[in-house]
Amino acid sequence: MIKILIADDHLIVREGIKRIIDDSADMNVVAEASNGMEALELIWNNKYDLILLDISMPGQNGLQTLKEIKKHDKNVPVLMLSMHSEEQYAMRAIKAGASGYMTKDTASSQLVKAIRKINDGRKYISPEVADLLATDLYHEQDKEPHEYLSDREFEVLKMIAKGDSIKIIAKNLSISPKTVSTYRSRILDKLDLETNSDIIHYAIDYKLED
Amino acid sequence: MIKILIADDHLIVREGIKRIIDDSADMNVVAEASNGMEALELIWNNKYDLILLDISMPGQNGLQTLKEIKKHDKNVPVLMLSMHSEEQYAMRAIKAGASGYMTKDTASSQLVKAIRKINDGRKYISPEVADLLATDLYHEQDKEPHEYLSDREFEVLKMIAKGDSIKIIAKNLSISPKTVSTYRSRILDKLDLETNSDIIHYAIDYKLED
DNA sequence: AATTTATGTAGGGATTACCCCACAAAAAAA
DNA sequence: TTTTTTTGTGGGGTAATCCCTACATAAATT
Repeated sequence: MIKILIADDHLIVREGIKRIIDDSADMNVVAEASNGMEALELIWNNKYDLILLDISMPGQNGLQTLKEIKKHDKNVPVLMLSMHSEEQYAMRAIKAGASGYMTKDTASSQLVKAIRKINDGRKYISPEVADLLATDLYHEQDKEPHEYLSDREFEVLKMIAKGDSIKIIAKNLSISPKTVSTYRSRILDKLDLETNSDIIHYAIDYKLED
Repeated sequence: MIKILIADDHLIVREGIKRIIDDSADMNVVAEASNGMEALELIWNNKYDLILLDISMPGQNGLQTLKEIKKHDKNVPVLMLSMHSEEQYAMRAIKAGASGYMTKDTASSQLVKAIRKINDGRKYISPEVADLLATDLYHEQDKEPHEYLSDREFEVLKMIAKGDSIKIIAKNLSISPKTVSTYRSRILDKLDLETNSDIIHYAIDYKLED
């Protein structure tokens, strides 16, 4: 009998998962937590075979909770659940030692299968996540991504973040808009971003705006 | 017997709700939809006593769906469900004719009670939402700029902030890119902004991103 | 009830931005 | 010191975006 702890802030989600799991004879939900702290306390004082952990809980960060769990017990398998397919989190979760990553719209049968597999000491990695893992390993670095930008590229990055159009930037730097477009493409490429919105968020996150 | 339709894109959530409801002798989940369009089709062809509608679904979002439902049948009671306590949406949902608004972390007993109350033709307004309604009425004067946006405009605001292109937004809302452009212009106008970058910064400042 | 304003929708036409490609000079790696 | 990569620069063509205008319906004012 696989003894499972569910940690999710939404009662209805817990309820749903619980009943799905309890329909399988070989596993059982033996404890529930509605936030990360609660989950940790339960784990410190009890022994579970597997933890189902929601990645986005209030008090923020299922990831943080995951790390704490792993600090306490390196070996307990954790299956992360997320509401949407937040790819960045999938990556980080796996790196932090999660045994698997599922979105909540996967079929119940999949959930049960994943649990069995993980309980056998294996990992449940969906093709999507596997793909992410591969591309990420390729990009291990110590420097911040934007440190790899050339001077011109960096200038353009800041101007885009400020909301300047390609045309305005070109005028300010006295170069062709075509050139600015090229810089933009290279920025997107180097920082692994896709849209101007991403650039703006990046600039804000890294406090790059003057 | 209260015949209920559930519309929610997450299978696990549907499963959870279904089992909670089916545990009550006087109500039954008789149909499920995993998106707004599906829900609408079911409603056009069948008769339900009550609709449980998730506010954030891919494609036609919950609010839009709510309005369509109300256009088809002014009297069918709709209880909106949301994952987080997205206050802006609570307000808009009630104004658009929802009979109630619950977050998914309310207790199962509350859900059942709300359903019964709504089925009696009354409204289920949680204290939190009541509070919002009240403050909304009192503070009609010092509203945030984005409170003056129409529903559609607000949707577009968030999508632009998220980095979606005009074209993508158009596709997601199933309207012409021209229309989206118009919304964008009106957003810029109402919020006194000039660029998409401004919109993104606005959304961040006012914590409008999900 | 009559009138004004807001909202949801889109077309036309001009403007821009985007993507792929190119190329020389500089810098880095072999 | 060759060879390769990065950087600064931009052209061509196409697809996307922007701005202005329009219109029917819904909502709010008078």
